[in-house]
Amino acid sequence: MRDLLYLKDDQIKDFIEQIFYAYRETYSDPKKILKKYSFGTAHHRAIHLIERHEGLTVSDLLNKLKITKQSLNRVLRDLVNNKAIVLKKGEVDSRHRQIFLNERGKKLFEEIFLEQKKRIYNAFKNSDSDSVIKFKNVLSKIINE
Amino acid sequence: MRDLLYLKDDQIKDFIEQIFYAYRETYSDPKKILKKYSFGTAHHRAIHLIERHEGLTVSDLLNKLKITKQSLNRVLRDLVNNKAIVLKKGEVDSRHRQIFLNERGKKLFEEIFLEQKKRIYNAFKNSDSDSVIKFKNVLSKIINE
DNA sequence: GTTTTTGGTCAGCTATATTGACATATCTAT
DNA sequence: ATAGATATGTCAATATAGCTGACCAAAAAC
Repeated sequence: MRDLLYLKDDQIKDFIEQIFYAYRETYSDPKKILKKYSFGTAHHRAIHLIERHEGLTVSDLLNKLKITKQSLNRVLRDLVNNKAIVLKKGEVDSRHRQIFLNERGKKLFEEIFLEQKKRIYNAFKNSDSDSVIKFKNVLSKIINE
Repeated sequence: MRDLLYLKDDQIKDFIEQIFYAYRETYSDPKKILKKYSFGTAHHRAIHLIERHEGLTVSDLLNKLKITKQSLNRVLRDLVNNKAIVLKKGEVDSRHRQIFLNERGKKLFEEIFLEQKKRIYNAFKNSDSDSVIKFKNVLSKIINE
């Protein structure tokens, strides 16, 4: 038994607390900007995923967000009405709707991201490259567990 | 300019996405157990912080959760009615209420934690000690940015 | 041509948060 | 003693984001 201190319950409890803080802070930074557009965090998460996976289908988005289609539909309707996104019929399978940001949506995303980026950027700037790589590795192990 | 790839926008966007997944997964694991007690994630977060900081005051908890006192009060009322916590007058300043888990609360916490622990434990078990330490360091820089 | 898949929608409900106003007990300072 | 500040509790109304269940239509797959 070596230094497996980080597998101790108290340490794990600390991590559970820290993950909550990290999420909350990261996603609360851009709330003022969202409010300008009458959007909330639900819209934010959708926009973020659409920007990262341009052209994804409704069910792709559903699988990433893990909410019901009724919940997502309200969010998408708001975004369409606000002219932030467009839905296009899928070329291969026209039952699918592919989701794209339009100009207004891209502008909104950039505003949100600029605000949100600061926190992560500064944290990484004060870390070395090895730390960031290892942060990423552990994070993805937590997700894919 | 060396390997500052991790400071690139696309990388940072990925991290923002990953932090969302990590939080969501970590806090959705124990939802079935919470439901047995008619509690939700709001109660879970409060119980977690009370266990980690036994005897903390209402305003301490408020500062950690960053919600309004009205919101917290509903949660605390539920926990008191369910006999999971007790509030005691502060010894030094009797305006303060100090919050403690009682037996039922401790049992509930252990059930929740056992469920939630798996994910983190397995992720760490498959990482080396250096990775976990660096994960922790970067995480706290994100929080305290 | 029947069945399955993908998506949209209506209606109602629940959980968790908000704002604003007001009440009470207790501590601190004069 | 009393005035003011602090910690907490509570009422009422509202917002946000999720849920279940039912049902419908278009398009694809068999």
